[in-house]
Amino acid sequence: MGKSPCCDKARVKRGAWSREEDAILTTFVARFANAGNWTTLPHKAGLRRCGKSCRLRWLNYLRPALRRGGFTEEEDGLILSLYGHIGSKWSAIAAKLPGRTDNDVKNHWSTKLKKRHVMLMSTAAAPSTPPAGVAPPATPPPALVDLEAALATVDDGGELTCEAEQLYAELMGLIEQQPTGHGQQRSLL
DNA sequence: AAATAGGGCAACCGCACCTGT
DNA sequence: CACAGGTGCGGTTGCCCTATT
Repeated sequence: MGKSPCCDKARVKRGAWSREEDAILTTFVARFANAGNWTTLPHKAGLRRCGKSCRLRWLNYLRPALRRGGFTEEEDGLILSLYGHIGSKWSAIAAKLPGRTDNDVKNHWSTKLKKRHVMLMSTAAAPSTPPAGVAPPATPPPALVDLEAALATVDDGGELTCEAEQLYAELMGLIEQQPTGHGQQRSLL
């Protein structure tokens, strides 16, 4: 079948976004959030960008209430736990972390948590004391320990039990008490 | 001080799914 | 039902900064 490209690559600008472009996009999305789609947005806003690029920029960088960097131990633990159960479903994992984007979680995983995950796996395979000079993983909060146990009961369909959902809520409350917490903001265009 | 390697992050690419016609 | 356009998602790339040699 094949699909036509979403935009003319020869005519759209690529690469890093300038402050001006950010300002235009932010203003336009704020004013016309419900008046169109991502494909037509750059044209209406006067941006020489692909609609997908605009969407990505907004979701990962400009969206209000985003929390950038500074992942907490609770968040790290939750990511590790969820990855262990559902794999690289970054959007699903990010949905459980208020203010985090899938791209953010994905990058954090690749740069920090992947090593930790491998270490945990090897430690689990050979339950012994960690190698000299290697710090043991931080003790997870009680809610996370309970969540781990609840997740272990999740069936193959991937549906969370009521108990797991309840524990998620508890954990989310715990995370949102963090000083950097801004609450979740999911509504987009 | 210069060169190189590695880490971190923003952005792009392509595919799959959803939805309207 | 088939098709096309729009959107979401995961994987990958490329650039910049910092640490190391």
